[in-house]
Amino acid sequence: MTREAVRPSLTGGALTRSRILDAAARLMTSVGITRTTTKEIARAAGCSEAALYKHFRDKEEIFVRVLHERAPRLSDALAQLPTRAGEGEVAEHLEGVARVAVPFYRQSFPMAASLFASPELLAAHRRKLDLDGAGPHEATQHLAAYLVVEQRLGRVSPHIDPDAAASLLIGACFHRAFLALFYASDAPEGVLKPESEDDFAREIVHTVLNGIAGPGGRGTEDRKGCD
Amino acid sequence: MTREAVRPSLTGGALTRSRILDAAARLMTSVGITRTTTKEIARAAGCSEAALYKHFRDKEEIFVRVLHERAPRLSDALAQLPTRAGEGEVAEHLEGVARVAVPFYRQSFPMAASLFASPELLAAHRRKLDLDGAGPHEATQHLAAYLVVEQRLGRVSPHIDPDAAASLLIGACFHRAFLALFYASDAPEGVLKPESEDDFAREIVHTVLNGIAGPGGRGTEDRKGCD
DNA sequence: TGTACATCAGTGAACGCGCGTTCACTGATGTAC
DNA sequence: TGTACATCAGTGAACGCGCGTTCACTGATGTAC
Repeated sequence: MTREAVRPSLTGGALTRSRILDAAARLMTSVGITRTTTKEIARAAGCSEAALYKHFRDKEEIFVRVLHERAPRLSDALAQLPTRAGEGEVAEHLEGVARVAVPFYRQSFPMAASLFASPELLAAHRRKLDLDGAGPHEATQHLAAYLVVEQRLGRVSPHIDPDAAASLLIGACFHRAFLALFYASDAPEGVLKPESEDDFAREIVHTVLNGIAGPGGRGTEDRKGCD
Repeated sequence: MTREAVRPSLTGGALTRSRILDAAARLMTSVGITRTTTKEIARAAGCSEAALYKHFRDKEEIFVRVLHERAPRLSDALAQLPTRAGEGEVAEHLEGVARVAVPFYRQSFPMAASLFASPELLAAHRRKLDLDGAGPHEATQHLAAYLVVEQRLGRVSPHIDPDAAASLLIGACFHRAFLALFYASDAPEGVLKPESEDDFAREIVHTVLNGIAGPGGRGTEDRKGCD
């Protein structure tokens, strides 16, 4: 969470408020929402517990604000993707998506998991997201929108459903992030098959581009001659 | 959770123990681990709080046993998949996987999320899983093993990585289950694109089989003439 | 068969701790005249 | 410029509630002789 770096523009009270949110976000992702108590938040933020209540109505509002103001956004990076259609190679754009998505999901998964630990928090967060039409579906939608444009340009097969292709790619990244977190550092060998994120990105993109149906799939060794 | 149905073979104490685990599992998936208190577990199980401690050392052991004895298993269904290679159509097998995997993940996601709410629970659960080599990676591995056999039979392209293909399919199911839970009943329109699970299964399998690279992809309208 | 004792699932009531929250207060900064 | 007051971020200490856990006990079942 690089955002907790210096915020020189914040004065007095706003700075403490910001430190509280940073501390809460850090605790939620590291020790889980169960262990994220007011005492721990205050300690990590370097203020008294009472100070929390100068800036937030109650503990739940802290969590809601963390989710709203500190949860990383993937869609910001993907929103501009459709405008890049036609440039370079399709494969390169898709690999770029995978390389951004996996770390993103790895980072936000614990916070998302916290949502399911208390349904009223999930409801509150969803209400906030609904207001500006945001949410975890955006990533897939932006990617699908990009594929639609590439379809029009004839660089992507007209026979496939862009939503399905986007689901496959985003889903694989989401799932990989989950596995990486679940097994933390000590994964049994062979669990995260391509160990490098770059190899993972290349392989899933290659597979989704060329399809697995046999025999004699069009898969070329260099993924450049697809068109 | 159909397993909480009558267990006529259980006598006396074992029956109460079983009801405690059922109650805890139901609460964990419905109201989240935060709200799953000893009082609520006892109430739902129809016994006193003190009775919990006749069967379990402490509350955490209840959670650990729930995860171990009540968490649904996907790999049981997928383990036999490799032996079915060569029968019927590849597409039908893959669609079957998707139709099983999505409800499975929808059911187990809240319980998995509970794990991330308290890291010591995650650690305890992983230790248990490691003993018999189980874990969430099994699904992908079984599916990949199946694809390897089909590759040998020439019914799947030799140019693709079975692990990548399995990641794509399982990941898409995993992600879809997450979205379905996140948006509960009231999803914004167009978020869960194919609303029916069958359509979803068909579309992702069609896409992963034929690939999205254009132009003039080999995608046929009926996915039977692939070989 | 009857009696004395052991075992054990289960209970109601209590305990103490840690949690979220509130209270009365302080000290710094701003502002009116 | 000095004085009196208002505002407000922040504090230390306390409060009360709900949680997980333990206690002394009960009543049913099993068993030895």
